[in-house]
Amino acid sequence: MAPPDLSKIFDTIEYPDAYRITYLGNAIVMPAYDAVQRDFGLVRAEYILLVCLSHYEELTAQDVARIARRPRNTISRAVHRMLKEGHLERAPDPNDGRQARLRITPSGRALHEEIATYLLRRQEEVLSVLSADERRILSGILQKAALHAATLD
Amino acid sequence: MAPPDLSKIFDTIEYPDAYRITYLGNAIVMPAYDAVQRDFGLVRAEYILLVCLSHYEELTAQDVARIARRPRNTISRAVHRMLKEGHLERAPDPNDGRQARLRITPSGRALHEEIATYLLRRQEEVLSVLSADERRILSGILQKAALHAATLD
DNA sequence: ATCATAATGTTCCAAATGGAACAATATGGC
DNA sequence: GCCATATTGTTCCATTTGGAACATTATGAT
Repeated sequence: MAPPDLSKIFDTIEYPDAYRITYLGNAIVMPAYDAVQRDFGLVRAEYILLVCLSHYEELTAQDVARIARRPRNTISRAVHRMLKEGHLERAPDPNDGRQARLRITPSGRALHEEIATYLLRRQEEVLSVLSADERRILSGILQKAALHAATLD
Repeated sequence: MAPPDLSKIFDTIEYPDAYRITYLGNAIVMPAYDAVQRDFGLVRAEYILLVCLSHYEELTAQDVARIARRPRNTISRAVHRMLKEGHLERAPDPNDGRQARLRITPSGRALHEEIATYLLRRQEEVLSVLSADERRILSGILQKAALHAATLD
């Protein structure tokens, strides 16, 4: 059988923008996450946890779940593994006995910085086809839409 | 503890475009897929199979795996379930005993059309914040980048 | 023609995943 | 203050997931 044109669907799909966005997103992050798992043994939720804590001084597990839109139990598991690895510190919240404040350690931050290069490299590989102008415009529109999405639900 | 600004990370992340793209993609498809699972009992791989077969006359399981960038075994399982549900037809390839040609049935196509409205509705919800011009420009840039991504690996 | 190599679809199995229920704590109405 | 309700983090459990190995068939080099 003749191999089909793999990209025809980009034009015929009923929701082209959503399809292209998720396709692009997967094309960027999946190979990068695979490499991270291979090279560092981190699963996705663990890496997400490090990313969040690298960009906020202090968070609760619930905060991370909300920022990353992941279920709380996967974050809970990731917290335990990253605590054991020494990439995290946890302190009970003095004002609220239910929650604990999480902070990243220098070791966790170093790990995140290394991992971030994987994502950045793959991002450039995929988006390198765009001109500088296109990149700038894309960034702005994405920012606007992502901020709007963050306000939904 | 004061609730953190959930969207600060959009600006501080090391790979802002990749982050925004995956964030947007998840914000669109995850609620839609959840609703599809709830309302139709289809898991993601099954729906992806229907989408692909709705847009190509005839595909092998391997074709679907490549178009959707999913592992072959999950597609294989989805084929069996969709065959049992009558949403698919399978015929052995006369020229190649290893592969089988898949086609969608009218029932499968009707199901896909219904599901597509979920994705389309959510796409509009998330992207409605953009102007018509922005939407047009975004579409074009996404198309260019997605086509490039499809040629990688 | 023969044999090493590759491709397809499937099964097996271990791991990741997420919904639901839970205990502990906090909040708000009265 | 008291009690119903909500929130946080965790555990339990069933399902989903994907890598690896496999049988079958095709391809290509000689």
